[in-house]
Parts: sequence; C-alpha cells; structure tokens
Amino acid sequence: MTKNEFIKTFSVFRNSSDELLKEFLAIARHQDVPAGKRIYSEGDACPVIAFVVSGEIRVFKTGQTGREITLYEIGPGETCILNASCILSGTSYPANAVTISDVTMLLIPSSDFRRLVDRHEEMRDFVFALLSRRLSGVMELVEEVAFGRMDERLLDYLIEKSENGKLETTHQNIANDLGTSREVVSRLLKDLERKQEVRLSRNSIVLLKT
Amino acid sequence: MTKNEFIKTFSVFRNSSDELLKEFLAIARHQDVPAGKRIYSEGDACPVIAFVVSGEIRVFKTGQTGREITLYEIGPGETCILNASCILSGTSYPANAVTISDVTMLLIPSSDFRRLVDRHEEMRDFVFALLSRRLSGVMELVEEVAFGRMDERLLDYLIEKSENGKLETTHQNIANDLGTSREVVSRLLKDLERKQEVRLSRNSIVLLKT
DNA sequence: TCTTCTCTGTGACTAAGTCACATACATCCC
DNA sequence: GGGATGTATGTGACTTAGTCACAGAGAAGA
Repeated sequence: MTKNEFIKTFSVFRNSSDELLKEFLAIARHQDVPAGKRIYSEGDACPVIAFVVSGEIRVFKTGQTGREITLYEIGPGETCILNASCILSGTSYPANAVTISDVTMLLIPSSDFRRLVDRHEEMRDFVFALLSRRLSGVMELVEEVAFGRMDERLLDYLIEKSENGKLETTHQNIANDLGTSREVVSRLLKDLERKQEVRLSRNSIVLLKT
Repeated sequence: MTKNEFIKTFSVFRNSSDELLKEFLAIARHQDVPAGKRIYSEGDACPVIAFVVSGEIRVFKTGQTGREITLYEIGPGETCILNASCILSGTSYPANAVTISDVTMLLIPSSDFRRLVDRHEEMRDFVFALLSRRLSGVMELVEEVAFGRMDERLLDYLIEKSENGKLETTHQNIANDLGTSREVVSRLLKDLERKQEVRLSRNSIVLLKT
C-alpha cells in the first residue's frame, strides 16, 4: 500500500511526518478477511493490531443464554481499539469480533505498535481519540440498554441502518445487535406493520413513514 | 504533597524519573471535596484532570425517568479517566460524577496534563491502562445489564458491597447503582428475607448465609 | 406527643424475555 | 410441477422487570 492510499483512508495522518508513515507502512502486513469470519473471541491475547482499510467489523458481547449485543462497529480509517487497549495495558480481549462484510486490513505486531505510540504524537492522538470515543459510545449504550424502551430502540435502529428506507436482514440479526431476542423483534415489527409504519417480508423491512 | 506521599498512593509512579514527579507536583493543586458533591455533569467541559488521593467518586448515567446507573467508581491512586479522555480527544464529559465520601484530589490543568502525557512514557502507560480497564469494565456492565437477572445482580452487589456481612444504605441507593427502580430492589430484598438470606431494617441489610 | 420527613411494602398494570410450537418462504432435487 | 429440507417469521402462555399509586413504619425535632 502506498503512502497516498493510506492517507486517503486514515486521513488523521495526512499531515504526519514521512518518518511515521514510512515506518508504519514498512511494518504493516496486508490481510483480506471474508465476511462472517470470527476475528477475536473473549479472552484471546492480542498479538497484532488491525487497522481497517475497507469493510466493517462488529464487536459484541454474548450472554449465557446465547443472546448477543453489539458494542460498536469498526469501519474504514479506524483501528480495532480493543487491540490497542489490550496491547497497551497487557490484558486479554474482553469481547468478540466478527467481520460483517469483506474486510481489508493492515496488521501491526503489538511490539511495533507500542513503539509507534511511544515515538509519535500523531499515533498517540489517534489512539486516545478512538479509545475515548469508544468509551463514550459504550457508556451511551449502557444508558440505552438500562433505560431505553425496546420499541424506540428498534425504531432508531431501523432508521439508522436502512438505506433508502429499506433494510435487508433477519429479525435474528436485529435482535443480536440490540441485545434482545428474536421473538421480541418479530412482535415489535409486527406492531409497526399494523400501524402502517413498515412493510415486512422475508429478509426485508421497508420503512413507510420515512 | 511530598514525592513520597504521592508515590505511596500512586504506586505506578514509584520508579518514575524525578523529573516527572517534580513537574507533576509543582503543577498539581490540592483540593478537598466533601461527600455528596456533584463534580461533573454530562456535557461539561474538562478544564482540569483529577487524581484521587483519598475517598471515592461515583460515575453514573441518568435516564429521562430519573433512574440512575453507576458506570464505575474511582478510588485512591486512580484518575478520573473521563477527564483524560475529554482532554486528549477534545470532547465534553459524557457522564455524571459525584463524591460518595470526602475526597482529596490533585488537580492538573488540561494543557499541562497533555504535556505530561506527551513527554513521559510512565504517564502514558498509566492513562492507557486505566482507560482500557474502564472500557473493559463498562463493556462488562453492558453484558450484565443486557443479559443478567436482577435478583442475581442484586445478590452479587450485596456480597461485593457488604463489610462483615453488613451493608448500611437505602434501597434507593442500591437501585441507583444497579440501574433499576427502588420498588424492584425492595421486592427482591423482601424475597431474600423470606428465604432467610438477609435481615432487613431501615438503612441496613445483614447477610445471613454469608 | 405531635409533626414532618424519609424509607419501605405492596397491589395492579405494562413492557420485555422465554418457551413451545405453528406457519410461511426459498431452494434444491426429482 | 411437487416434494423435501432448511431457514425465517408469527403467536400464545408464562415469567421477570419496571411503573404508578398509595399505605404504613421509623427517625428526629419541636
């Protein structure tokens, strides 16, 4: 990957020293991962840190009952900050991660990453900013889960995830993102359909009231 | 505060350079805050960062209905990492904080803190470690809230918070920590009393089955 | 003792999650 | 086309959690 390609995706580094960019790109190993592949599981060690060039990764927790909840998603120009967190604090991975589309990423071994963070202010700023954004985000999620109504959370979710008022996914997938069960999602969606707010069919939800 | 007093509480800095310690202590402003005082509210800016020398601070979120949930507590030798997070990423405070006992802390203006982090590896390590511990902790909390049963969460809470099998607090305070309502706590405690697992009286809960 | 304030108890109702099972849709094979 | 199979969705009955309204108990001061 060239310097220019890198900067295009990781725009925070656009004004960074040539030294940092050269070092980074010399170390980085390019990797492609197909959609639906588990990247990390809870308790894993973190030998490398991943910088996502394209595609999306879902980070989630699992309950004993098998229910799941999405903590956040990682997109292009971001890094799997939990890797950073593990590496810099020497702990193991506290959640699960899976690719939700084909993903291209740059891998940096943890020892090299540590050195980059120590040497380069831009790298530190990047990591701090992302780490604190995640912390805020997960705190926000606690608030939603603890106090929010499921029907409202579902509606917000539909609006956020839909493209042109349409969403192609299963009720189970929605439940896994929201941390509830498939039945609850099915029932709430049916209520919305009765209120003429959505049209349902297999693998598809169409928003009517925009 | 002398260097030795500081190191006693913030033991991670015990092997740090004299330079860092001197600089830190020259900048730090000592402050005492009585119990029950609001330190930050959601949306506040962070002009300073607080290093807690003694006492405890509770960090929590509030819902529209007035319910609260504790995200974590800050004790001696820790810093209010959300301050750090705000300062280093330039955002505002995403939660509320209140002293739960008399607190003594050292305040560092944000610009000075930024400089300390840039210059000293030990300070970076300290901040990263705490930040990632908090992130893990809050993720754990999401899991508990999303999937845990309230009776089990309550029991865990009682065991964790009790001293010599005794706990002096109100049902409302417990509810505020767990993110539920006072009635739910009262009912579940009554159930535990009927099962001979606790003895209840005003402002006090005694664990019987240790 | 009376008043006032805080804390706790409880019934009735709504929201959310679980369990069990029925039904619908899609795909592949013949 | 017509089955067979697998995945996705619908729904009733039940349990757990949260809300609302209000009753009653304990503490503390006048």
